[in-house]
Amino acid sequence: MDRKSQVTIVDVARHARVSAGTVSNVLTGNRPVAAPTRKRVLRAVEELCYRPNLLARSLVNRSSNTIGVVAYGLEYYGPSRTLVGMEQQAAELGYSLLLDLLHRPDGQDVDAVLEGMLARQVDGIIWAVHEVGENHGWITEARLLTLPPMLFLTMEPRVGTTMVATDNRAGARLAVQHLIDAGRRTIGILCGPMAWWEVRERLAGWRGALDSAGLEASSDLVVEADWSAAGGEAALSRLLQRRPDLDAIFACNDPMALGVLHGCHRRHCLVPGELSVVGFDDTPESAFFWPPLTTVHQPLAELGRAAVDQLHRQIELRLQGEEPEPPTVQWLFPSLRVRKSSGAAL
Amino acid sequence: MDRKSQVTIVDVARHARVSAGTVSNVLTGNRPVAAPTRKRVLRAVEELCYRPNLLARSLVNRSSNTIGVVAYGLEYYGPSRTLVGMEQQAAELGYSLLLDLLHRPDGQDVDAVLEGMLARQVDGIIWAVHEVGENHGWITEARLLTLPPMLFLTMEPRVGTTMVATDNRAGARLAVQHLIDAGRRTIGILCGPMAWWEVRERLAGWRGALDSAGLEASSDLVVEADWSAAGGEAALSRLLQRRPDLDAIFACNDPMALGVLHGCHRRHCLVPGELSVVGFDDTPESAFFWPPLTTVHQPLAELGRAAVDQLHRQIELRLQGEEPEPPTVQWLFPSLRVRKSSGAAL
DNA sequence: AGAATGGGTTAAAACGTTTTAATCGTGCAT
DNA sequence: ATGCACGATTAAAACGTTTTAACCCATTCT
Repeated sequence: MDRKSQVTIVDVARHARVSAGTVSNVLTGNRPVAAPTRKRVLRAVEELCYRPNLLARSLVNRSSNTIGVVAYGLEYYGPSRTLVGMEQQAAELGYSLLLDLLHRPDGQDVDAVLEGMLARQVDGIIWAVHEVGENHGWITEARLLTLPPMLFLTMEPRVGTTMVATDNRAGARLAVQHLIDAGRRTIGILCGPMAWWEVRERLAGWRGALDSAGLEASSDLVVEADWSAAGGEAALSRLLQRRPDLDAIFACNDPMALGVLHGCHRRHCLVPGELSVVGFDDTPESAFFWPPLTTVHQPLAELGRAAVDQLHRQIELRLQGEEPEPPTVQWLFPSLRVRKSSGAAL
Repeated sequence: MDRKSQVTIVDVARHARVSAGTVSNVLTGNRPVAAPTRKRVLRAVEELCYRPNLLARSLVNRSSNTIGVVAYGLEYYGPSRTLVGMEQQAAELGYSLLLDLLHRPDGQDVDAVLEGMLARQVDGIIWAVHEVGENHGWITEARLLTLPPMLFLTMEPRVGTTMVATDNRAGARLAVQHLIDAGRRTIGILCGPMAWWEVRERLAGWRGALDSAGLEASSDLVVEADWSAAGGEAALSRLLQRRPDLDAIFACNDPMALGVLHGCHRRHCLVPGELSVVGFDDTPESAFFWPPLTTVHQPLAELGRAAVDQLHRQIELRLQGEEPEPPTVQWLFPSLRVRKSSGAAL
């Protein structure tokens, strides 16, 4: 029963009194077929409930219409949002997504993951793992030659790779400039782990804005935490101890900003009266923190869509045997959502 | 170049002076092969960097080692967490995940999605779409017979289907009982959209706890919102207008609970002094709301892992041609995280 | 009339595996 | 010696597609 259940293209062919090749042609549209026979074939397909086996098709086509996605931290807001964007665009373009997660950003398992994707004949791979420490060390031009088209998300641009990322530096500048404009003068930054490239970028944006304004950007004002609200609150304590004159703080993500708000409530420090707070990410909840959080918005779904778009272009090119277009870097721009916590007029 | 790049099993065979079948045998371990030849084969594999083509293998095996996941709302906390759990367990068991998202819970596109998964020859499907309205109407015993093993998440148990879900009713009871124990007497519930099965379950739990305690559970105390913080805040207004005597509220998710907290701040209503608040989900940030939110914790990663475990069992059984085990329903149990917002002693 | 064109169709050869059935030695019991 | 079981190996047949090259049969062009 189970053996028989699969109805194949030759069943359809027989039923329509036609060859398998012809059925293929009407289904794929690869070659013209006369109207009456097409009609016969289509009816046979209908009657037998035929559904082409994509594995077999991929085998001969050498193309699986599948994109491999290697991600990390899918349980967090940014990555999951981005994945949704990828899936939408992929669906639109007729690709399926094969998902693999790294369980730590500093994965030793990248080789195994890549092997798996290759074995499954994905047409291309989106590497959606944040750059932290040396975890992108495996990316060399030589290695890339052995791989299908790759697209990288959110890493330090490297020669020979194409990537899509939001401009973290610009985002941080936006946030800090906003604080400056609101009259703040002693502006601290609450970083995520410095091993993360994005953190260093945001730090650079913070410094850039302060430098341009002639304000202090000493390491005194920099404090590091682990992305969590708890870490953020603890870091706030350290920072205030060092600099009681602090009048604003830019946190590198919303949870840490929430930790700051929490700490402020605890010590009865008024936000934004005594301390302005700005976050990064614009999680949906941030508008309902108390006070509502001013934060930097990233176009995450866009990011995902852009990623599969780019990759798709590369795949098409390779499929047609043409020269790949030169690696590109595409930057998406963040924007600022101004709310109460920064003490600016709304 | 690209054409030649794929090194096949017969290349290995030739290089090891052996037949393709033998190479297959040493690689899959399906049949014994003498030690010396095995050694030769393995060296050839090594030297040629051979990597078996899983598509071809799947074609003949009639099994792709792939699980299809159909999900909705991946951008929210619950679903993404659950997906992470699925991926972990799947990786452990040697399965890959093929991901498809519905863009609306009341999908008309279920047929297309199922077709796609079938065409790609997945070994089984996890249906991770919340039950809302009639969107599960397509599930009939007849239809299921035409499909590979299926596992459903979070829906009203149906005859003939196996599913895994958290016991929402129990979770709600936990929350409400806690409020009762803390001395509250007029306990409202802030529901998500009533079309959702989970919401109706939580509502039933709320009612059950109140009934057992002999407290009022009138529809006066029930208010509905759209899962969002904004909706939660608006619903709070409606509820307080109806019942100024309200002294506690159970919100069906954390964002709505956050909306309640926000509304309370706005109207200078003290939490938990005048109003106790409990949420549902235990999002990581909820511990840093102000005040920290008492909330119901669901074992989401567990849920995902249990789902692929169950499905895996079904797949194995069908593969061995045995009778499928009778459909089962597996309940996971939530627990309460007590924090300040409920006004209980910590 | 014969050659050339060209659209429609097909049989057969891929694609890269696994599995089946047959083959081949080799040692063991008869 | 003959026959037999047995373990290791192999050639060939799947698996379900697409594509190539050949074929047919009408037209159309010299």
